[in-house]
Amino acid sequence: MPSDVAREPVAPRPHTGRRRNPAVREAVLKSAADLLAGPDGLTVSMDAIAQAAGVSKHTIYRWWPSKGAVLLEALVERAQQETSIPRTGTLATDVESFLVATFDAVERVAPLFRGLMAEALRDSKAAEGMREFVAARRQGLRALLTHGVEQGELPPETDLELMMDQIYGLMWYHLLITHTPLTEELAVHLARTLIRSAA
Amino acid sequence: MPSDVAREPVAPRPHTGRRRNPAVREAVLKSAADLLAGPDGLTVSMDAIAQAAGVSKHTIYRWWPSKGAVLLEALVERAQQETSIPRTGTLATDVESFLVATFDAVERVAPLFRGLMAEALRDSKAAEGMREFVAARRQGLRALLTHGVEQGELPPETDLELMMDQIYGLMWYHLLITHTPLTEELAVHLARTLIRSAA
DNA sequence: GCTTGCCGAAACTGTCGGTTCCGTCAAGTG
DNA sequence: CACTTGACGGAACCGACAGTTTCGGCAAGC
Repeated sequence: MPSDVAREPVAPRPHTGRRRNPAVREAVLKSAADLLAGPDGLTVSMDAIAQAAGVSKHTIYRWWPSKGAVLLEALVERAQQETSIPRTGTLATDVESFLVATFDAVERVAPLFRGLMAEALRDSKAAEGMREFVAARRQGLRALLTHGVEQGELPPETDLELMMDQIYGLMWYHLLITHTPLTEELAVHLARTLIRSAA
Repeated sequence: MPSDVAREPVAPRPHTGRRRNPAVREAVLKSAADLLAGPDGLTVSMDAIAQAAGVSKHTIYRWWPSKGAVLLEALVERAQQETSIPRTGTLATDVESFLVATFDAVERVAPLFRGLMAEALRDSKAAEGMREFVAARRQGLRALLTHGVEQGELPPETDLELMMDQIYGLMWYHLLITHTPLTEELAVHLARTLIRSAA
């Protein structure tokens, strides 16, 4: 092996040829999300996405390895609105506002969650991607709660994981089973019940 | 319309011809449940079920309208072990034993729940059947909790629906997302946390 | 023996996820 | 300018699957 391979492990060739059209990416993700939100949203095919995006299926598979990957990226794209954690007031109000913001954001992309779940139940790759997404989301809430414990607003023996299971469990339960909306009222009620019981 | 039609709205013809073989029904439901529990359980086909049961696909579709119906019936068959509610002790112990029994029963048919969920996300008929099943299960717990309110063991303003959402939400969350087992320890911990916080 | 109806075998339809081939066109290089 | 690289559309194609249909045989009752 020549030494310059080690010096340049990935060939930094400056890229020639036609460039990727960014409009294609946007159109595919947008069409996927829109179709999922429409009627028959739970049975959206790649052909339908390609047709709605005005793109050939061949192009989609050039940039995404599977249908699940498209749905996951569409979800990540729409859900990364940063639901920033204020952490200004007390733990009770912080958690409350976090849940309100989360439920509101999730509710707007609920069809994407359902579609990705349907895919995750058939494709282990999609399942893994979804689990990573969920875990990342969970990390934000965990930080909030551990901070609450450190501040003495929650007793140190509080089972934070159980609390998060109750929160996200209820969220998915509404999304997948009952199909009832994740209202602000529900978020407030849940947050108050959990914090009051633990403190 | 002759009056005897109203008298006998459905012809009560005594059934002639060859009778249904009950072994077929059992074999199909058993094969469906077993295949779901095996590797690749989330992508079980009707052909595979028919082959494993030693039965032709034609026969399956004679008795069940769809794949979702087969899975639903297999689940109902295996889950109707009556998880009887003792209601002997206090509410706290009753709920605790109810959750322990429920988690144990559900854990043993977890693959069926996942398979049915996958089907419910594509077939609205299957989704409706699953919702009915879930609602029936929920009714048992609701009776237990309302009885607790009547006995003064829970304050009357307790939001029982929210409490049940937290319980079944957590259950489905573990089943579908995290894939972590529903242990007896978890059931006890959840029951105590919920009852203690409400009382 | 005759009808009714259960059952298996197998071919078939339509749909879907994913792949492959071909032709075209855009962007950079000499 | 010609030439190479690589993005893109169109369309055919493959294998798997849910669900249907056809045929032929077999068991239960009349």
